Amino acid sequence: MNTLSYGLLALLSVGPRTGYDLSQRVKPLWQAGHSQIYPLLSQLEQSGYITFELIEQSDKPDKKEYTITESGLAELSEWVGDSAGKPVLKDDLHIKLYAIWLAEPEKARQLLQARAAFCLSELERYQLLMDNVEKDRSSDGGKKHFGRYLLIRKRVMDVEANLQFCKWALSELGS
Amino acid sequence: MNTLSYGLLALLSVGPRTGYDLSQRVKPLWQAGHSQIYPLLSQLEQSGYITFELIEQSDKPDKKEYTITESGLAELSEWVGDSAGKPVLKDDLHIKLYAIWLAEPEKARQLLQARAAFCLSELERYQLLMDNVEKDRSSDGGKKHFGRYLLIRKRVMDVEANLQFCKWALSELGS
DNA sequence: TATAACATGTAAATAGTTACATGATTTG
DNA sequence: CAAATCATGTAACTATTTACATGTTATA
Repeated sequence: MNTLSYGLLALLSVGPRTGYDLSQRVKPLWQAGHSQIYPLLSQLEQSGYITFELIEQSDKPDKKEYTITESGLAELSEWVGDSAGKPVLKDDLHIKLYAIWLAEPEKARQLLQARAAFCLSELERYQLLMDNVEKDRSSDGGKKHFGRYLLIRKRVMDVEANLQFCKWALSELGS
Repeated sequence: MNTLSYGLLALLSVGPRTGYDLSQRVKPLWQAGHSQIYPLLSQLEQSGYITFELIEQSDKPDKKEYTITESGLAELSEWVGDSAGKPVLKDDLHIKLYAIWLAEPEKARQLLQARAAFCLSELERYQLLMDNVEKDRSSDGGKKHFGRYLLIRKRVMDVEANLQFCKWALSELGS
């Protein structure tokens, strides 16, 4: 049981999903491609934490819909209560910043402007996710969606801090 | 040439360092243990980007002091100007937040309080690094230290945003 | 007519962590 | 007397990314 396994269980704790679905939704929780997800789903199924139902489709490829079991929910609940590890951020901009005196001032500005633009696009993306989660929270009782709400809010705050940094650093470069 | 290789070149661009030194200083740039660093230094040396001098010591183990070459500096300078990739954050707190409705409210609060405490300790650590870099910037001309200054400032802003999130989330839990 | 979305997998390569190995000196 | 710091390396394992593999339908 690695961290991604718990991520998949967490996503499945809200409702049944296919592997493809999970690979689309996992991004804010953990970065992983489908080639990592499909084998893990098999493992989780063999461990009894999830089950699947094969859904045959004529227009689209057949799919497997995975559902979390009681055992999986228990495993996840226990893990959620344990204290979290240290966050690890891998960002090559950090290295480029460190060695920025080697780049032409023009290139340095481009680097920060590009990151600022990326932050803005991320904020837009998260705004859509936030709209969705707020609909879900007002429609049904919504306690299952509270975590998603917290997470998106965290991501937004992280990206806003990043954007602020870029603006500040650009002004430092300018002067 | 992977990202860590550029991180090592960036650290060496400021001055000569041993592998041990690099493994201590690499943290804000990239997360890596010494077992990843020593083999990479051999590779970089064979590629001609760095050279080393063996320094024999009687009281402490012998060490290798690595110095960046013209070729290494050129390689680094080119890379620094290229646009940065997307940052990847791995934080199991995100998953725990997502599934927080499964935890007892007490445990949920503990999770956020522990992270807040971690953020405060990180801020203290960065304050020390900031004091050092400001000394370096005022003593010598300081253009070589500007990048380190930017980087530490970024790290501080990231951690401050994290701390703010924890406080906000705790208030959301409370109500 | 090419690309994107749907859908699931495996294989190969690279990256990263943890454990093994050694050994002196300093600090609590 | 135990733990930390200095110092360098390798081995084994785990995680992650990129490429290979296949096939339909809808959209631009």
